[in-house]
Amino acid sequence: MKARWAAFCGAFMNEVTSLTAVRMEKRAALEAAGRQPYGAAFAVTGDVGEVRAQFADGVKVAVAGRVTARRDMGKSHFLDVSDHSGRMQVYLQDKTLGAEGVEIYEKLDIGDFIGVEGECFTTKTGEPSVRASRFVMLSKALHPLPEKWHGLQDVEARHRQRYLDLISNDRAREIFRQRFAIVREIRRFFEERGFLEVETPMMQTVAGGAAATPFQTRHHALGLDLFLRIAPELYLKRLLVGGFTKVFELNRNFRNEGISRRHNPEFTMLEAYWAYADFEMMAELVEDMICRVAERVCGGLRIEHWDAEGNVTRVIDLSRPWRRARYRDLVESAEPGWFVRDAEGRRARALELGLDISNCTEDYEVTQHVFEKLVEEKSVNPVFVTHCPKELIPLAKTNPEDPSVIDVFELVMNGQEIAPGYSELNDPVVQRERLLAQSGGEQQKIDEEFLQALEYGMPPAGGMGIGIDRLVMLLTGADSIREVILFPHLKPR
RNA sequence: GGGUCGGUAGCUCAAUGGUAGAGCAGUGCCCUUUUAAGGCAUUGGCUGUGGGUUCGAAUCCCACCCGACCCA
Repeated sequence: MKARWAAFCGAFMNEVTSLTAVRMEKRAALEAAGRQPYGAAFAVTGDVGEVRAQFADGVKVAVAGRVTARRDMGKSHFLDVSDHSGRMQVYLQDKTLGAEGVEIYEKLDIGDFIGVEGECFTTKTGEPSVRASRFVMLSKALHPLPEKWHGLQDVEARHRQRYLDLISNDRAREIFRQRFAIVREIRRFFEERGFLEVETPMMQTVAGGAAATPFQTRHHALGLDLFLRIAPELYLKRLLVGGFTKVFELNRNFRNEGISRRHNPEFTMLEAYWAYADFEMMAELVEDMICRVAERVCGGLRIEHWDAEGNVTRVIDLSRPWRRARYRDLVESAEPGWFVRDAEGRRARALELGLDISNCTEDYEVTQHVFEKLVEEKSVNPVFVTHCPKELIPLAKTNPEDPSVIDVFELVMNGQEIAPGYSELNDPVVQRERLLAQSGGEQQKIDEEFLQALEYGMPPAGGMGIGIDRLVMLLTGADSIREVILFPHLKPR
């Protein structure tokens, strides 16, 4: 029997088990009885959650969804019908189904999509239910669903077959619902403040605007090598040159680097530029934006992270105003005496602290390691780090009072850098020098057309960027970037 | 790349050298207001792959594959 079905089903299914074979037989039986196992349009009153919200005894409704549980009691039957918005109990009786209906019902499995028409009523245990006067098969599932109580646990399967994760794990559904609510609120926020959402090239001849390895691709007709963008920055600035005063872009960037808990090769970035503003104004803007998103999507400014056992593991307090502190002061208070030492002394101390500085050639890189390990990773509540050393950031203005630092903020919270904001460099001569220095003299890595644009004059402007995936992790308590990306990158099977 | 842990039925998990199990799902029967419905019966396994040790290996050893977590 199993071998027969394996031969018959092999072309259609990834996996043939006795369970799928049983479902294939039911599918065939439905067809033989003149019933479509895969139905057409079905007029519903609304999503399951909407029907539930409008529930009132005696009201006629039509509801559709996936059968996620089944409780048969002799000649009466209870089904749970579910979609993204919730669950609705459906009640069927053999006497209303009729002999033919009972035969169809017997071919029903957990996982199938059905449509139901009927009247709302409340059972004696108080469960809102639909007494079905009619039900139709809308889609026959050939594979069983994951276990109903524990859901799908296997991490790889949850990401590779995200649909199963969404069906069976409430937590996954909730994280993605929140993610897309966060994105929607960010767009509203910027639009209300007069920012124009724009789209700039994903494929670029020079991948600029950040220090990262790009993905390479090829335009055959033009015989041209192209790179997937690592940042939209240099194009957004061209728009400031072109006269736009407030622009933002919320879309994908690509970086050809390792994959980790915090890194996916493609990730969603928000960048915004505001003519005639500076980094202080951008800090205000970021603070406004994140607080508003938290209040509307997370129910307040206190963000709790939970472990699998339901214990609170971290509380992030977004209460305003957010702390502002100088880079140098933060390093000094985390490691007193740091700047009293000379460069040699700092290297020695870094090794004592157990830091791996083997790749650090410059003194400021050693300090940056201390900053990352002793300040950034320990900062839970938001802090705007200002007066950062100019070596770290080539695209921002030098501070007018202290030429060793630049006019930027790095927003740090949840133990990581969440958002940088700059007073954007608009002097084309200085910009060229900085880009040359950053590229190590490799002329082909410099976006000449960007520099040309700057030479026509870019207004002074504030700019900022936020990694949306990390922001969502912070706001939802997800501990891996793969929990907040629907289809994270995985090795092909 | 290094370290740690893991891979057993469709799913969630047991089984510490002696016949590979449970719950869910499935199949059959009973049951007309159930809530992880219940009762009785029952199907389902190349224990990731390949070697080795042993009278005997899911279990111990080696190599490899796949995955998770931590580190770089």
